[in-house]
This record gives sequence, structure tokens and C-alpha cells, in this order.
Amino acid sequence: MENKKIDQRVRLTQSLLKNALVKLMQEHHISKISVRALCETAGINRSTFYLHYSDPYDLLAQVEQEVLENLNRYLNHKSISDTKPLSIQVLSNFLNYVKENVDLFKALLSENCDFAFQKDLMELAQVLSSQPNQSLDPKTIEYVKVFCLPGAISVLQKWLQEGMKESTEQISEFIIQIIYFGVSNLSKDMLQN
Amino acid sequence: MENKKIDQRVRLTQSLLKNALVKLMQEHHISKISVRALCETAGINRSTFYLHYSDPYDLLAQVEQEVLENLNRYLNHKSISDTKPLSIQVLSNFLNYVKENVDLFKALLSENCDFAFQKDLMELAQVLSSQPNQSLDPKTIEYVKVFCLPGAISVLQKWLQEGMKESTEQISEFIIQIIYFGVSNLSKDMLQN
DNA sequence: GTTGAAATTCAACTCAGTGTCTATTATAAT
DNA sequence: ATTATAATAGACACTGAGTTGAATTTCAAC
Repeated sequence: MENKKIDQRVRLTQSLLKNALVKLMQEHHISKISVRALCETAGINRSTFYLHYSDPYDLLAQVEQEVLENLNRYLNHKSISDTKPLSIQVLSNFLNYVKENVDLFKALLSENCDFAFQKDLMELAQVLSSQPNQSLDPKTIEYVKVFCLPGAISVLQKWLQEGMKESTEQISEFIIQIIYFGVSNLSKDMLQN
Repeated sequence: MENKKIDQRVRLTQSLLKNALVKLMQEHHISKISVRALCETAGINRSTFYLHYSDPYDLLAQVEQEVLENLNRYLNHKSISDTKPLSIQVLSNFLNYVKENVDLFKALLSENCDFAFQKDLMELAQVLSSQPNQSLDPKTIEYVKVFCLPGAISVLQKWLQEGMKESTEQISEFIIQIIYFGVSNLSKDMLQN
């Protein structure tokens, strides 16, 4: 829409740097990744980095934003057809998208990342799951969100780290169940194959 | 037991540095806190820092360990008397201890900290709440923990950040309720005054 | 294909923080 | 009061940051 014509040299440089970042973040925390290392990994000159980003956090932020934009586009596309009860459908769609971009999400949800991405993700989740608030008072609703969203993201992290052995439907079902009905009403063998 | 006789100069130096760390972590992420800034804040010579710690992370680790030891001592002391159903008692005790050490926990649970402390805390919580496992399969139990523990810690963070307006009993009750019975069975106005 | 514009490279520089070391001073323990 | 040791002060080489200017390469538009 805006700028179709980006010099392919720029495209290449930015792409190399983004890949280098994701690669280095498999091993190191973002705070320990130097501009030097980034450029050596990407095979570009250090001066070139500063033509595009102010520091590694800036690069990370742009990667995060890009992922979120693509995710939003994906979910909007998928969600036109059906508006199921709440979210087991939406949640599964989301997990499928994550699955298709494992490396990226693994990096952005790992301990080597900052919190910006998780925050944005929680905000997105809030929008997607915003209900006609049941009879709970506002403060309780706030605390419910603060409990459930990090919990769900934590489940997602574990699922990714351990190779996504469970199906997206199993994980979705589990998250919905535990949020709505708690531990005491979980069905047995929910995640067993 | 081991070394009662620590030179009081050392005590002072370490105390100054720990306070400086907590102070700086109110503003900056641990990764952005330099040895220089630490020493200037503490009012000690930079050489002295290296007599005690290898880097700011080392200092942080020792602060974390100290807090955990004190916490353990406190909980063991408090828990002799009664072994209530699960944990509403233990949880309240814990929150009371947190309340008595707000600044420390605020720093160690904030975004400016690393994950080590949260991990240790979750491990401790696991031990304290280990149940004769209900009828759930091992994998589901794992995922339940991975959902609930970060959720609970997240609630704790919010409670701290917003000035601990709710009582420790209210928060404990809320956490237990949402873990066991989920959102759908929360009593209204649970956190209202 | 040629050419003009723009992106990348290269080398150099200052700056700040690191980690180590040695000599000196201050102070706690007894 | 003496002795051991902790803290200080200053210097060192080293690493990465961020900037700059000139040279070079590459793209894109004609």
C-alpha cells in the first residue's frame, strides 16, 4: 500500500539481520547480543546496521511488530467464517499459526527475549476474548486476566519448547478447561495421546 | 553455624551494594546496571566490588539466594502449628512475608530482574503445594503447574505494583479459587472491599 | 547498456565500561 | 598496640558503542 518499492539491497540487509537475531537469541539473551556479533553473523558491515536500526533492541522490536502484523492478518482472515462460542476455534487458529512459525515464536517467547512481545500478545488475546463481562466486578476481572493470560502463555512456551507433541486442539481444550472450570474439573488423560 | 565472624567492613560493603542494586533495579533492567553505577550509588570503590562479586548478576544471585533462605526459614517457622487443607494458610503466610519485604520482592519480581528468582519461587511453591496427586495423568499435572504457577506469580506482581490494597487473605482466596474452580465459579466481588 | 542515486563498505576516531593489578591507607579483631 | 585484612586510588590493556567521511558497489530507471 505505502511503499512497494524497497530497494532489494535493503530488503536483503534487513532480512539477514533479522535471521541473525533469531539465531543468536537461540543461545543468548537479547541484552547480551552485541551489534558486532549481529553483523558478523549476518555478514554485513557494522556501519550498515546503524543505517537501519539504533541498537539490537530496535531490531528486535521491528521483528516483533512484523510478527504481530502477520498474526493479525492471519487471524482476521481465518475468523471471518465462524464465530464460535468463545475461542477454542480462535485459539486453535492461533496455535496453528504459531506452529507454522516455530522458530520465530520460540525465540520471541523464550527467556532470551524481553517482555514486549508477550505483552502485545496478551493485549491481542484480550481483544479476541473480550466477553460481555459476566457478573464479576471490574477489579476481579482485571485479576482474572492477570492470572490467566500469563498462565496460557506459559503453557504455550512449554508446548513449543518440548516439540509440540500435543495437537493444537488438545492444548486449546486444556487452556479453555482450566480457565473456566479449574483444576478440580479437568478431565483425566486430557493431554495423553 | 559456619562463620559467625564476618568482618563488619565486609558486612557494610555488601549491604551497601545490595541496597544499591535494589535501588537501581527500580529504574533499570539488571542487564543495564554497570559495576560503575553500582559502586557510585553504594559509595564504594570499584575495585572493592570485585573483591566480593564477579559482576552485577553475581550480586543479584546472592541477594536472591538470601531472600529465599529467609523466606524458607520464615515459612518453616510459621507452618509447624497447623497443616490446613492445602495452602490458603501457607499462601497467606507467604504473602505476609512478601508484604514485610515489599521493596525487595518488588525488585526481584519486576521486569527489571532475570527469571532466576521466579523459577526458585515456583519450585518452592511446588514443594509446598505438592498434593497426593489426584487422578490426573503426569503430563496433565505438568501442564497444570505450568499454567498455575506463573499465573499466581503474575497476580502477586500486580498486587505489589498497585500497592497491596487487597488483604493477603483476599488474594490467597482468589488464587486458590481460580486454580481449583476456574473463572466460571468465582464469587462476585471477591476482591471488592 | 549507461548513468545517476543510493546502499554498503572500509578505516579511523572518541567514548565508556570492564576486569586486573599494585601500592597505599584505613580499620577491625584480639 | 600490633597485626591482619579490607578498602582505596590510580593505572593498564581491552572490548564494544556510536559516529564520520571517503571510496566502492549495486540497483533501478531511463
